[in-house]
Amino acid sequence: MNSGLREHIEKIIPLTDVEFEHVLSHFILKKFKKHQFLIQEGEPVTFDFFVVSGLVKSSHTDEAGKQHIMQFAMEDWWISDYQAYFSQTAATLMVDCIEDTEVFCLSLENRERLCADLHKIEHFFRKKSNSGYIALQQRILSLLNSSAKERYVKLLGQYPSLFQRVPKTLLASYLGVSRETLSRLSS
Amino acid sequence: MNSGLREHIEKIIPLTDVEFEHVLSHFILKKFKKHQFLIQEGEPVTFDFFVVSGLVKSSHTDEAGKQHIMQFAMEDWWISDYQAYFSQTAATLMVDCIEDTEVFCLSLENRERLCADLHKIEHFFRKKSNSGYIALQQRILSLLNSSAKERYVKLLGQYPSLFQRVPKTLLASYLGVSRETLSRLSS
DNA sequence: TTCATAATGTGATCTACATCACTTTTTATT
DNA sequence: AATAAAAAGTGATGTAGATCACATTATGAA
Repeated sequence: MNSGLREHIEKIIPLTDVEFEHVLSHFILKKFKKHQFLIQEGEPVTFDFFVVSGLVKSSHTDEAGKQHIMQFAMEDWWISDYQAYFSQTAATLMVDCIEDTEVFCLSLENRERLCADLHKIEHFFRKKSNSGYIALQQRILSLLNSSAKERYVKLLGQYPSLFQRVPKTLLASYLGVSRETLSRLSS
Repeated sequence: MNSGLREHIEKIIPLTDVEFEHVLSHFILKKFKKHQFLIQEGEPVTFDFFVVSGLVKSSHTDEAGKQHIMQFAMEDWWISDYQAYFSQTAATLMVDCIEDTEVFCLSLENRERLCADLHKIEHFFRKKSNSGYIALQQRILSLLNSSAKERYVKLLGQYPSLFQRVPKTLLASYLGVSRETLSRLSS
């Protein structure tokens, strides 16, 4: 089966067939329909998810009931409520499907076991985490120094495909701007 | 010498004396005075820094000349321009001292060598990176859903010592709010 | 095809915060 | 102790973007 996972890992470290089989045996494949939840607020977070196909988002709903999007994840992206996942506490984010989606699920236990067994894999996850950290720093800087319009244009440049697949309302809540303002910006 | 580094690492993984000596041999100790630069924009980024004593900040200056603070780092914190450090490109952030500061410096080469030699250390850095990632997610959420006042109060609660050591002007630029507004909020 | 629901657009109004200009206070420096 | 420089406070005014209210256009389900 060509899931994209092997290619994804091998962008960072080469794997033998045996190694990849070993890695893969630690994942569970699951399918979800549009609007289904992978993680619900308040629930335990059992998995980190690698998106094989489809599109999901993670978001937080504040006291005022407003939804803020932490992350989108399409093919070859990882997503979870990492805070809750790593500390094995209840989710404060929800993760749900924008499209029908297939994911590889990795429990914390299996992740840690893989990392302990295979130094290479620990290396892989360290690299991934480093890149993620850098991406979040960029996002923080753009929240600090760019106007809504600038952030919008930047996102459009970086991920044009999002604009075909994600309703503007959700993009607005990712960018930290109201639906109405985003609508006026893009026209 | 009690630098705090060993205790810091041992919060995550135990080390033998020999192992710690090995680790330590990959670091260089440097001292800087208030206002000195550890990293200058446009220059190559040679090190990741572990702060032994003192206080530094990393910041980005935008086209309009406005400074935005990415991070503060006091005792036991790590700081660098990670984007530039990991990809060995020119700095887009500057790192400079708010107080006289002592740091342990780790080159990328030494970091990767340590990680390759000692699986434990790769584990350590993976864990650190994961925590950093989570912290940045929190900050993004608070930029998305909280008012300047709320962010201010939250920061005050989390790091009260910053308020004794850092001028309000800098806190403002960390929080993404103008000096004047912060002044009005805190009164 | 019809009806319902979600997504988008658009005007009118409001507000949190920025910016500018100036004063006062605090901190360094000789 | 005197002077300069940095930090902090504060009023007046401007503005990006929020909010509210409603109209229009897609999308989907029976």
